[in-house]
Amino acid sequence: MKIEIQDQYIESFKEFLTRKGLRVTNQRMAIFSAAFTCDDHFTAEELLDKSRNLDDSVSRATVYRALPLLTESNLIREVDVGKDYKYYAANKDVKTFQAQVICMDCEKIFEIDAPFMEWYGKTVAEKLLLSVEDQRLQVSARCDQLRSKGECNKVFTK
Amino acid sequence: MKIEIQDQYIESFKEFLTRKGLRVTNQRMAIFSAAFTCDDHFTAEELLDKSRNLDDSVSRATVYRALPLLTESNLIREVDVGKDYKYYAANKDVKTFQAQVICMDCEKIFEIDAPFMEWYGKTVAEKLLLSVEDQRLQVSARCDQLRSKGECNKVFTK
DNA sequence: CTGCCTGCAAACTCTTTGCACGAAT
DNA sequence: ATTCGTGCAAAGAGTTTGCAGGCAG
Repeated sequence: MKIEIQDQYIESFKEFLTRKGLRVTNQRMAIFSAAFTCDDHFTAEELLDKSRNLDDSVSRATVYRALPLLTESNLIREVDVGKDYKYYAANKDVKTFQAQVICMDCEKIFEIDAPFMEWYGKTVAEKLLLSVEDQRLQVSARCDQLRSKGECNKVFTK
Repeated sequence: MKIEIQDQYIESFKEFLTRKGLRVTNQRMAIFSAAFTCDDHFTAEELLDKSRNLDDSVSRATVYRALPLLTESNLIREVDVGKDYKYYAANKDVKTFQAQVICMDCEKIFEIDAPFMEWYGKTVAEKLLLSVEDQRLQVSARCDQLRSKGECNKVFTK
């Protein structure tokens, strides 16, 4: 069951590549599969590790070259939380706009539905005669629990 | 007149330094003054240039070492718009929380009052047992005007 | 077989840091 | 006189790119 769903996404990505006249290589597919089996937000470096589990010939350069394709295909989204490296996440069943709450202590990213953002960004941009391309609403926060008890048992929200 | 207002801010910064047991150096004051005479968002590199107009001994390292002091003193704020370098802006008369609309074509940053963000961030964070440290609401947009007419006459909104 | 893709390593960009000198208190 | 602050240049971190060889179509 689960495998079929996976396969469907893999098919989508192959189609995307073909449609753009790009080649379906082992490395690209390994990187894509690795990205899609992350339940979590991941960095380029983490993606490299995961990809190498599927195809140990994958190099860092290829991961970085594949990431724009993954985001362009809309199967993966970029999540820039203002650190000096970027996070990514698979677009598995995200329907509405999501805000991010970033725990500065736990290093976790919680995604929260914030449907009003769709409207807000559009309204504000239109007043300036601009068309929205992308938007983000982020809250950086401290984990009181971690700071007082020395540990935190919160779990990721997708 | 205008000079007196400026002087007041300079005094605040001197106080801040003294209070923290830090020295009031020519370079720090030059960097601070340069930052405060920018009507605009500026980068570290732009600040270096402006500072050197006031004191040509200012080095890049000192600018980077001064920036955390400037933000800690609350006289300057950091504006991270997801590029690989950071923007800064003087906190001249900012009262409410501000959202940023970033024009990807014109390279301009428009700041918009978004007072509800104060409430929103707090509410969402509390549900996760986190305390808000910082938040940002950003809209990346395209300038239709620039793309069609080849030029854009919008002006910065501080 | 053709030319896009790849791995490797070097290059790049912005920022940080170690060190010895210089200036503020 | 002490220290802290500074400029310089090198180091860092994450990402990008040039090149020669390799594999998809």
